[in-house]
Amino acid sequence: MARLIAHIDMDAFYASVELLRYPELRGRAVVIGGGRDSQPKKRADGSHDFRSLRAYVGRGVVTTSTYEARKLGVFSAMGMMKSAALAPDAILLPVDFDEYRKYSRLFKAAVREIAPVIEDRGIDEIYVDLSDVPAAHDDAGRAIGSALKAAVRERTGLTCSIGITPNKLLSKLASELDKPDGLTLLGQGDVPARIWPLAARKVNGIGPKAAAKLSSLGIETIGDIAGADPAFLLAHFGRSFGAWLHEASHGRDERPVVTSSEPKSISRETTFDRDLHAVRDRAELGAIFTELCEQLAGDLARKSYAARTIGIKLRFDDFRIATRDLTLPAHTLDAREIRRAAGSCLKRVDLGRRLRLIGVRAGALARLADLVAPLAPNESEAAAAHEPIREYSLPLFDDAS
DNA sequence: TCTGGGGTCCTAGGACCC
DNA sequence: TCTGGGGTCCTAGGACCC
Repeated sequence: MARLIAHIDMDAFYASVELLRYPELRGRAVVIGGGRDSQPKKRADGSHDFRSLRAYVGRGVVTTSTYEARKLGVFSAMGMMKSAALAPDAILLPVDFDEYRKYSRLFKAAVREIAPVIEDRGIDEIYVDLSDVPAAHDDAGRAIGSALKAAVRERTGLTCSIGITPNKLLSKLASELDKPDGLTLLGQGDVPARIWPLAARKVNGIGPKAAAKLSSLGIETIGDIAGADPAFLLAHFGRSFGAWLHEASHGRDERPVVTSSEPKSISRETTFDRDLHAVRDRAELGAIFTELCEQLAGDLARKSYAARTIGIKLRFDDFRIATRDLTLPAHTLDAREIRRAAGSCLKRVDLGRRLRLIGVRAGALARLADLVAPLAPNESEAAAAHEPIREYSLPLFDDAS
């Protein structure tokens, strides 16, 4: 039986959740992003005193904007200062991830009751394998799509856009064709008419670099890729990516819907209000660095993981990025040990330029439950009879050094 | 008035072992 | 004396996604 896959994408998710909280903003240009001080003040009469974008100062970017703000040219990932120039009267709201996570759980639970095979793709989108949902085939895909939309709307008050096709690649493209509040069904036969006219950049996996290179070769649309000689694609993009471009342009994709996965890394990073210098701003930098390590240790503990690789990330004032990492003899979730490892990574970087961002990453993760604390010598022999075991070091809270 | 934070995956070279 | 492959781990960078 052919597969049937849905891609469900919540419409302007963060902004839409905020509109549930502030319905008086419906129909207005609203931008989510920036720092905590964009919290609206509550007036004595119960109404809210919203901040406008024009008052924003800082280095933040737009996380989401309402469709009204998008009409003014304000999109996700745009610098807030630039957005303020385009839409000074837009309302600015701070991000509230806890609230978005709550609605994320609600919408996923609503979908799960209809179709349980779900792949998480972040807070606001999922893939759903409908292949084994009763009556999903036989042209009933549209009915199931409508049922999914109705369920999401009932549980959250929010709209979503859905694409239903034979695979993830096509469904992702299809869900965008009729946004917002859309439902688009496509078969393989629809690829030439509906997919080929789209810009190559629309394909999940073709980013700004690949799109620019394609364009320089005279390839602008997905149809252009499909029309290109596979040997030409292989010659310019390598064996793996070239072959994938060819397959993708014909709407072919066999990737399964993956219902569970373990995290590979956990990280914390921060961009400074102003660029910092390793020598001149040493104290400030050191304090931030240590705090990031402590936050990372807290994240590991809260999620019950330990890491064997500790890495750092630096972004310089010219936007160049440097990374260094260090693999330890044993897993750890101890803040001071993480700080030590990160510090030794830092020593291997040329710190001549000023820094814009610093980050700390924990990789080579293992679940705490799969590890065991270091054993005292007299216990080692007894333990040797059991499963081979990896060690980790426990957090130490006994002194403040 | 440039450009956040949290992730995944891929490539590629060198070390080291068999 | 010269010359092999293959496999895994570690590290650095980069593209891409939400």
